[in-house]
Amino acid sequence: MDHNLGQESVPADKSRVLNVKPLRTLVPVFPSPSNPSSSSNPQGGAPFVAVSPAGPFPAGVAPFYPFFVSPESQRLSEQHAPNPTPQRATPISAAVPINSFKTPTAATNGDVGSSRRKSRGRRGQLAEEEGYDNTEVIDVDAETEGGSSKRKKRAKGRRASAAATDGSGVAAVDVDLDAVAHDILQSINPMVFDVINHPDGSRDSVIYTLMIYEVLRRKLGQIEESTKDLHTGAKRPDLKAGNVMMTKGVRSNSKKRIGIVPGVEIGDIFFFRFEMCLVGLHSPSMAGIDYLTSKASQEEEPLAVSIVSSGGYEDDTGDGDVLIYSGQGGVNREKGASDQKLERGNLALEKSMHRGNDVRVIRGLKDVMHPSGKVYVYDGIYKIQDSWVEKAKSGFNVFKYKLARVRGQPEAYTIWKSIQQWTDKAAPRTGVILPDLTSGAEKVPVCLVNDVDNEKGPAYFTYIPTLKNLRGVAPVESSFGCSCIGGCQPGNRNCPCIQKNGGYLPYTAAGLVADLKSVIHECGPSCQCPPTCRNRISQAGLKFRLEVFRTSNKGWGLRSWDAIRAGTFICEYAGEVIDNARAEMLGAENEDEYIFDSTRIYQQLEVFPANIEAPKIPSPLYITAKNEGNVARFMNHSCSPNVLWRPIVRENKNEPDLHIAFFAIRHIPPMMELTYDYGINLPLKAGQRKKNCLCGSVKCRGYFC
DNA sequence: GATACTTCAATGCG
DNA sequence: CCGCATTGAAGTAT
Repeated sequence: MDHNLGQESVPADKSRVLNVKPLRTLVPVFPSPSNPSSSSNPQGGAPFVAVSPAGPFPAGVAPFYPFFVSPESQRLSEQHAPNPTPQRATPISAAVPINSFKTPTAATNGDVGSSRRKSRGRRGQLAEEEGYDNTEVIDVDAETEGGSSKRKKRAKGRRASAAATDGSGVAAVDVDLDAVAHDILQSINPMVFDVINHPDGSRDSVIYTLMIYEVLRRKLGQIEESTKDLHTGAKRPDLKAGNVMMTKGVRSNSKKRIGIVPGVEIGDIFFFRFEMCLVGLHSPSMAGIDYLTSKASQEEEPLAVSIVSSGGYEDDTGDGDVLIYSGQGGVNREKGASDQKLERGNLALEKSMHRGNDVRVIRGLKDVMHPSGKVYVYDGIYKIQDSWVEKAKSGFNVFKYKLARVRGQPEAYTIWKSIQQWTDKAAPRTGVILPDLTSGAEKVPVCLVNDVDNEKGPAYFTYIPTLKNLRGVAPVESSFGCSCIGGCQPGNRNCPCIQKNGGYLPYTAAGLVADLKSVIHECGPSCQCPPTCRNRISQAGLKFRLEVFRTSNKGWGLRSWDAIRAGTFICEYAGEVIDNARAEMLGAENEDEYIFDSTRIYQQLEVFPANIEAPKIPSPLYITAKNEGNVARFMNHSCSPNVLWRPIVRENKNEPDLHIAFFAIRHIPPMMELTYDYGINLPLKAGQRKKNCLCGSVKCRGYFC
């Protein structure tokens, strides 16, 4: 019956289409071990507990993100937490059997390879015991160990071959991208797979999944662009990385579900469709409507679960709480335009409207920092209020669906709209104390804002955009730089700067760090390449419209009006370089809150054990930003940071040229506070006090130094 | 189960 | 800067 309906062209008589069975009890359409009734959910949505331990958020307050939950962190916070934050039940422990989260014992230190193998075996066993779908168990060797169902993709053979383009007679180099991907997956902390490999996602699993995807994507892109030759056509590292993740099962929430997706928070942003696919937010790789088929939903009707509105059709984005969404179809690349039909996604939306189902909405926007790309904003749960058919500009029938945002959810898309208004001067930014605290020292203004209390501003300091007084730093190896007149080009094996970075440019074409290795070698004063060279990213100054703002309990903090992609350079740590003795003295007396100390111990990037230790810096570096500094001096500490630092060495003949650069660890939505891990100074210096940490993260160590 | 089809991508070129 | 062709991969439909 439905089948027949689906075959019809757009009916003039809509009542026929809408002849839907009466609303029945909403049976969960996804497997859930518990809580089969959704009646307790005030929003009438899926019977999943709210994901965020901190929620619900009051209107107008952006959710606080870094709620990592992992066995490891649980343990840590239980042991240390001197300023106990209220212990909240985590969604994980509530939703799944405890024994599925046995903490890996041998896995966290020592030989990565052997612990991996052990861990993998244990996981396979675990999966059987728990009755999990074994195909979801992450096994990085899945392909090579011979899954016959994978042969189709395998046969394509991802291989980038590099001919010697520089005439130096170097033989062609073959790089097997699958092998590269495999190596990267092998280098991941096995604990991470234990978190990811679970039917229900968590904040951790989502963040880990996205982090791994980014590393894969950037690395594959870096290799491919440096080995370009016979390869024609579009390079799509986003698809390659995504496909690897899919085939290896490195993904979260692989079971499609209606309503909230555990671990994905409203306001989360994405830069590729595949990212949303991998975390279970929106599974089609291209299509705009995601839906459960009648078979999958165990119902007689398909039901919509999520939509992406990003300009592919003539949508009306409404006032921020309403969206007029166009149905799919009616466009065929060969046959041209036609009437849309009530089938597939359109049918699912129609049914969902009558059921009153939750529909997730993702809004795609042009990324102002990279106009060629898009940014996708997860805007939470909407309900379909109305549907109709209208004539599009093409003259053919198009389905339209009116969706209204469910009230009481954290702000997401409306933040973007507000910022746009500030940009257009259509509305003023409230609470501005200073329009530009850099006094023009940066290319973009950095405003000082307080809409929290009566503080008029931070203590006086002089704004300087970069490091000064480099005495105190031991000279680094002298270097004569490169002679890449038009800028260093990927694949140029003769460029000494590229050689110092292991044969690749350290930055992608989009300007992201391709790799999280410990030291980045940039071109410098002794290079002949222009300032626009891709290997001078940290020298271009601020790009983001940052603001220094008053936090509720941590003094002043730093955040950005612009979304920041994972891997993007944000700023350096400017200030005055001091020697160890002076740093010790100032630090010991807790006189200087603005010391950067490269020797502190950091817990960086637990996903990649090789990068956990502090970066290998050529020589210790101590910077004070108390009297002179830049925006970095306002970045607060967090035990679950969204920013990290890396040392950068710039090619310079005689002078030391070492800088501290901050990069985004993950995508950071606008107006979210930027934080990094200050690290721990051990042993404590005489007289030095630990400072209570107020980061609020589940992984909070309780203090920093 | 294999295969075809659909699809609000993402790139790079002109 | 934008229009266009090109290449693509998951999931659904057949």
